[in-house]
Amino acid sequence: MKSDDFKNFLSKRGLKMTRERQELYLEILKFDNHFDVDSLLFQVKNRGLKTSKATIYRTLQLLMEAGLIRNISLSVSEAHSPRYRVCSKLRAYDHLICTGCGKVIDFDKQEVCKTCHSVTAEHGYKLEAHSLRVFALCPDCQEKGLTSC
Amino acid sequence: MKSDDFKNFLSKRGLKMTRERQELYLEILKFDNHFDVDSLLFQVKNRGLKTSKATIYRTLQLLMEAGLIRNISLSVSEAHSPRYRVCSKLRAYDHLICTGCGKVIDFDKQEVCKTCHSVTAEHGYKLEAHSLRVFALCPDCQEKGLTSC
DNA sequence: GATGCAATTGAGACTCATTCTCTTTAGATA
DNA sequence: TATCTAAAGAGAATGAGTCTCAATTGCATC
Repeated sequence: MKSDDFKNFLSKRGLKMTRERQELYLEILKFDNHFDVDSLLFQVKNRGLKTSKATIYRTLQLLMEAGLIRNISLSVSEAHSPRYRVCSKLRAYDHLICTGCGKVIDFDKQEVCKTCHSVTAEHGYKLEAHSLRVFALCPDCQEKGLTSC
Repeated sequence: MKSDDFKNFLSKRGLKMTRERQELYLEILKFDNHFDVDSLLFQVKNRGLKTSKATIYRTLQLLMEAGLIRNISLSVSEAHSPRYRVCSKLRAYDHLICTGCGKVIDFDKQEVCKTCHSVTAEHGYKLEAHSLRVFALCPDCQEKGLTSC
């Protein structure tokens, strides 16, 4: 069962795998990539599941702590629409984000990790994570003559 | 005069350099690095200048469009405390952020730019900007035995 | 199966950064 | 001076995310 990872994490923490948590996680797995809370809420309601915003946020928090999803910001200005995304196997922390349509491509470049390591070492820091966001216009949006939003 | 850049931008746009705009920009220039809206508001009120939040946000928006300040996110999770920062000459888009105390060190690595160019080229995108955030624990926080917040 | 208890949920109130609205002000121009 | 318009100020509105608390659930024990 796909939700075993989550269950294991929960029991290690002395927490329970409830129906709500299981169903939410299964819904999340249906997104093949990025999703935001609104679309998750919509999808969940669509299936006739009753869930409150609070439960969703609580479950997302747990899934993040379990390392099963990750929270990334897809906008230059941080004021709006944070998004969650399903954590894929490739552990990509680098995102190519179209400033026209918002499409996201994940990538994973060794060079970036190396840079992070060298920068932290240089300053005596202890590396924990990094996030590289590249903002650019995708071919479709270039064709449509869109400039950045 | 330091605020000439801003004045030029405004007149190009058919906008006026008002006393409020000038004073706000001068206050901002006094921060040698990052600042948030709250501390700007505090500093401005401290000098006996009357300004409303709305004016501050409107002016920050203009300064961003003028390329004189930049908006960066300093937290892994995007939910809290967005910050603005004065745009320095070195045009650093890369930040080393301490997850313990929040201190920020700017850096500027050629490799990152190269990576961004190659990634966008690879996908046919047109590069606009990038932001690399490296989250790590600074020496002081390591000493204090802090783990990431 | 019933009981007890802690974990969990749902609903909606709350927070707080940011934006919007609307009225007033100020400065340029006729 | 009268008029016009951009800009400012005050505070209401917005909206993502959090908190609260009563009601419910899951699970261990009887």
